[in-house]
Amino acid sequence: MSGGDFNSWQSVQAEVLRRINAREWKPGEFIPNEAELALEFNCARATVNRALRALAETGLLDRRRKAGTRVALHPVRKATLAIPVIRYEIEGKGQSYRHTVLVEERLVPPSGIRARMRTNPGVKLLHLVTLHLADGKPYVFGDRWINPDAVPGIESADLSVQSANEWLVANIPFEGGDFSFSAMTAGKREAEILACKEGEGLFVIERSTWAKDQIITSVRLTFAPGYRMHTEI
Amino acid sequence: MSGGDFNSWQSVQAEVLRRINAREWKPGEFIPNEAELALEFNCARATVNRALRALAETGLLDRRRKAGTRVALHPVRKATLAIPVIRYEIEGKGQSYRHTVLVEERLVPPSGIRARMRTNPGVKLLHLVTLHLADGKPYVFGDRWINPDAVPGIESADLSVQSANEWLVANIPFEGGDFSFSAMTAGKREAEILACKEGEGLFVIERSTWAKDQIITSVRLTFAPGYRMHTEI
DNA sequence: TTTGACTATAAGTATATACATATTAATCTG
DNA sequence: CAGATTAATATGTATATACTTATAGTCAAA
Repeated sequence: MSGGDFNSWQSVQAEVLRRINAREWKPGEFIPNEAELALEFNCARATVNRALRALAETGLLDRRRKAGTRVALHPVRKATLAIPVIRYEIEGKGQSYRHTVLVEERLVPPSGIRARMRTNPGVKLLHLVTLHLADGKPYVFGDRWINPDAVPGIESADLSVQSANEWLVANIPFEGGDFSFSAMTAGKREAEILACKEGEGLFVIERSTWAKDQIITSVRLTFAPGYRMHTEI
Repeated sequence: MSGGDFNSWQSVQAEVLRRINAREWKPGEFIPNEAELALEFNCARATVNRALRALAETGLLDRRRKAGTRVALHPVRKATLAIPVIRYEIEGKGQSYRHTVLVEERLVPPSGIRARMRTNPGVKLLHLVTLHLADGKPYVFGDRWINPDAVPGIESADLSVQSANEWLVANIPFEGGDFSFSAMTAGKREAEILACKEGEGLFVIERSTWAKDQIITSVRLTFAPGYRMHTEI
């Protein structure tokens, strides 16, 4: 079984991919271990490791110590999508960016928000509603809640100059977040703010950002009709 | 400059992250090169390389040969989202899965589709409209075009047993795809198929899949109201 | 001033070796 | 036989070393 010389991890990866696609290694099946493959491919085990690790990261292989490596049963393809920072997104299209703060208040949040932010009852949060405009036209509006305890310095920031989004990205390190994407039907309020018709379908992103076991901020972005989020594998 | 002992790539990564977050290394700035960091951290260059490479993959660092490594100016966070295979998604929620083929025909596509599929004028494509049901209720419907030239064997497949989606995933290797996510307003047709009201906002995924410079298939998935796609960083 | 060749540099990668760690499988107990 | 112990094993990782490759920067020729 001398399978020729594979002297780069990319070539090893390509060969492994070929075998998976050609069904020489079928979904659910174990593939030979790293040492065996290294022997067959006439390369170092580290090279095989690099190739297989990369494939495992894309979800095509399942690897476990001692157990071995198998072809994923349901190869869930993973797409990486870039989280838009509104201003760069707009300016990247060559349009002018502007934003206005519609609401800025400190108050005890409704229970749904409180649950999502995991704050104690009675704690006041910063609430902001901001409209972002591209070439003067409504592009998206954000309904945002910020936990001031997790964000020192937010009180003294002028959020009408730099949007809350940008200020947070620039000043508060965060560890992770979770996102959901959905659609909603424009009601009276959305139609008014985004200058669209009531009853239009709108694209919505909800995002919570956390660090050190605290929710920093939770925002709901409602986009004007026609918005598309794009990505490729 | 002896920065203590960092003897795992994770610890090196953590320290680099800390310095970025603490603004010791500011956005846009070059950080010391791998050799210097290895010396400071008292570890091998390969270990530093591993740590920095991982951070570059998440978009937090920009690396270029000869130039060096710098902290990303606009740290575009990347989320990886799993592309749903409808049936597994539904069954994963403990609901029953069923699908019905509403339309199956071979015809010359409208110009918009033809452009997206990059086929020659006059070439017939396979057109399928499929409704997927969860616990008997409409969940999503797919309007799909398949390039038979790129998909040998599709003619002989019974797509009422195994959905086109599953059949393609199982039988045709693909190299990549591109996705777009958006919202639409339910018209008469969508309302009828999905058993919802006209004028409701619906979540839409459009996807083209390619391999070997050919577009294999292009599909538009329109989800019933209430659908959410979720991911985390 | 532009173009093109050259060079030094930093990341990228391959390899042998050694050890760590998770986890399965086998074995030993009570 | 159940449960604890131990051995075996595949992946995971660290290291020194050596070589490759892309490219920023420099300097000279056109």
